[in-house]
Amino acid sequence: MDTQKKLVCAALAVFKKKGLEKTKVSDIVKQAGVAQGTFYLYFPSKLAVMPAIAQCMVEKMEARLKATVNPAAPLPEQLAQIVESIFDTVQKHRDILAFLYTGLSQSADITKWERLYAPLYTWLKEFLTRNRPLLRNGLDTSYTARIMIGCIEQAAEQVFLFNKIDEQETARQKEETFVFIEHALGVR
Amino acid sequence: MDTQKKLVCAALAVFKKKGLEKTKVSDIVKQAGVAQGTFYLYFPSKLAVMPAIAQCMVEKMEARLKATVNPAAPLPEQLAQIVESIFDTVQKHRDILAFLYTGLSQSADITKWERLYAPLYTWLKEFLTRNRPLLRNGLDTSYTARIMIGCIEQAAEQVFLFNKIDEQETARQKEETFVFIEHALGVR
Amino acid sequence: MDTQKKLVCAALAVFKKKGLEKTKVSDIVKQAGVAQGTFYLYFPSKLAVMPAIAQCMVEKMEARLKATVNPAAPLPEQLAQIVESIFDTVQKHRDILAFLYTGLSQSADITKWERLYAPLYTWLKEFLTRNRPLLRNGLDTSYTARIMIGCIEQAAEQVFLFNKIDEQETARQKEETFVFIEHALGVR
Amino acid sequence: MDTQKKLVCAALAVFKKKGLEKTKVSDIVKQAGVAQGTFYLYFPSKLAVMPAIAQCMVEKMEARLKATVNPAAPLPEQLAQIVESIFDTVQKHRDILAFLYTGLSQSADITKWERLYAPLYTWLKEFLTRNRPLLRNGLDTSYTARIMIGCIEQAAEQVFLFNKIDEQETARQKEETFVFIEHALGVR
DNA sequence: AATGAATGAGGGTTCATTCAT
DNA sequence: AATGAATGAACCCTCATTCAT
Repeated sequence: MDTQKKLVCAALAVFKKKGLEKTKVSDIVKQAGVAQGTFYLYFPSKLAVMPAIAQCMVEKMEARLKATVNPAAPLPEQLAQIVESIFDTVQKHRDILAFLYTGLSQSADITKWERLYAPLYTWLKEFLTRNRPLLRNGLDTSYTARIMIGCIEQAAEQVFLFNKIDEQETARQKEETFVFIEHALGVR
Repeated sequence: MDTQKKLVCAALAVFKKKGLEKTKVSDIVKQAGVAQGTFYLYFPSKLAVMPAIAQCMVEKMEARLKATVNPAAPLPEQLAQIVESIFDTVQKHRDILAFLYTGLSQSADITKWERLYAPLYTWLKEFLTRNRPLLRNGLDTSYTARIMIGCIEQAAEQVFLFNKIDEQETARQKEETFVFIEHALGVR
Repeated sequence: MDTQKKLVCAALAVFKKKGLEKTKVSDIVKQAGVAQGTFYLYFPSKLAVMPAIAQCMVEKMEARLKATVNPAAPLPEQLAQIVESIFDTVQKHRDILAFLYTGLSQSADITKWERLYAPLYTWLKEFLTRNRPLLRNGLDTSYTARIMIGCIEQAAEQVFLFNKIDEQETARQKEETFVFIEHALGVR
Repeated sequence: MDTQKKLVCAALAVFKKKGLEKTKVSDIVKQAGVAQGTFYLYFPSKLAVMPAIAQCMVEKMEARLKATVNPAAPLPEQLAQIVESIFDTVQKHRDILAFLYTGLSQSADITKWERLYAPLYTWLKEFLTRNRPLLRNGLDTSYTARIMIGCIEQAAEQVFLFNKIDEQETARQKEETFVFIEHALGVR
């Protein structure tokens, strides 16, 4: 693995453990097993690793989506799988996701956010387009894709914000989110 | 205005302008017009102002909601007003909201989050309960209230994340969010 | 002695011992007996002490001049005293003078240099004006004052640059400088 | 051009632009178009380029002197040419000259300074010796040569120290320096 | 001879917090 | 209650130098 990749992984790991502001560059390089100065050969500043990490996260989310959703299943089942998949990713990486937002805001251009999430939105947009005959009339696939992802992510977040580590409560939140979405899309 | 209040307001203003990590206690006290040491008479640490600010924000959001939504209007119109109201609040205070999340995560107990948002959720829950006859069967008012607020907040956020400062795009996002919600609730 | 003064003195001492670049702020504060951060209450950066030190040096030079030159003595004797005085100051503080130049160049406005040296030039200009009847015709007191100080300082410098620590050589350089100046002024 | 020469030229150029302490080895090698490590094949340390640069500068000054001064002209005219020539060199290379002094002081033996300037002093000494019949009696050519060069250099420096970028002021300073020197030498 | 990625000690600066007044 | 000068630990980043290729 090349040094840059090592640094991104190390940063991901340390950020996850300590949070954005508590993480020292010295922690990252120690984790990566390289010298302090080496970090700055690849990133101009501490915050500059953030986009790389964000990239990494979105890729994971997309991969999980594609792996979880079975295109052959009936639409409602696929929707449930989408909810399931996003809940899972958020559950696994919520610490990262949380500070990603903060981190990216601090680094210069937020427009990167759009570019980052683009593949995810595109995927969902195409999903909706493919299934449009089964959805309510007049549904705008672009806008809806975005709102839908935001909605599910947020619902998944709430599980943690409200300390519902309780298995049953989590399942319920998932279920309710699914129903919410199902109706929002006007699935017939 | 007493000193504590002055400090909270000053902190709010400075956080808004500079973000959480960039804000120095010295900025806050300068803005408040008190001496450096005075801060520590009222708050044990820098992060300790956060809950007070969060409180303040949620109160504003609630106030706006109550002011905007007309209980006499037909349900769809009220829904549109809710969307409108939350979009407005986020638009006005998005910087604060953004880092509130971060700030609270860093301070000890996140459970405060629940307590903070409680009035908002309660209000919406009661709203849904009042209108249940007009909504889809089996709708759980507690869960749905939360998901719905998360969904709208997130949609409002996207306006900024994707730099849609464009008036028309913003209006469209609002409109689509409204339709999304309307169907999700199964409004008859 | 107030803290600022303590810092200037300490900086002077440490710079003298270690040179500009080798001096750490930590050295200065240790010497001054204050905490690291205290330095930055009085000076925005390490280089910012330089003007204060320069001021101090010029004052010393001026004081020595006034103390050494006897206005009642015949003109040539006074000239010799001026040379003597400047040589002495340079000899005592050459390390400081050397890096002062460097230091000030690095800090923003060199125009300070003019302001710094002003009292010295003024003094010499008045000296020349007082004695004009004894000097060559057409001598411009302003320009000549400056050139003369530069000339003597440089000659004094050379004593060190060329390692003429030899007593006799030094005396000779002084003598030659005096004669040089005497003729340059056209002393009758 | 061989690599060593390329490095010296590059160092000269970069030092000129950025000053001694601000110049990084990386700047030098970039300018020279060689790799970082290559520098250390030719110079044991960053400071080790300094003597080579100093050499280069003195050579330029000497060359200019020889090119400017017309031995067939009357002595006063030649003096004026000397002043002119040194002012020019300082004007063109003052940044280098300024830090050369600093740089050399920092590198081990200052005695190099003497060796460096030797050709210049020798040239002027011979100039004075050649013209001794036209100069005041008892003039020591060795000492005077040195003092004279120092005096002119310093006067030229003052043009910059005091921001007299004004054409007219510069001309005046030159003129006054010439008269100063002319009398100091006792030109008949 | 040439490369350039890697090193890592080092220092300037920041800023939350304290405490004597 | 209020002050604000002083504290000093903490940390980011620089950059001269090395060394395996």
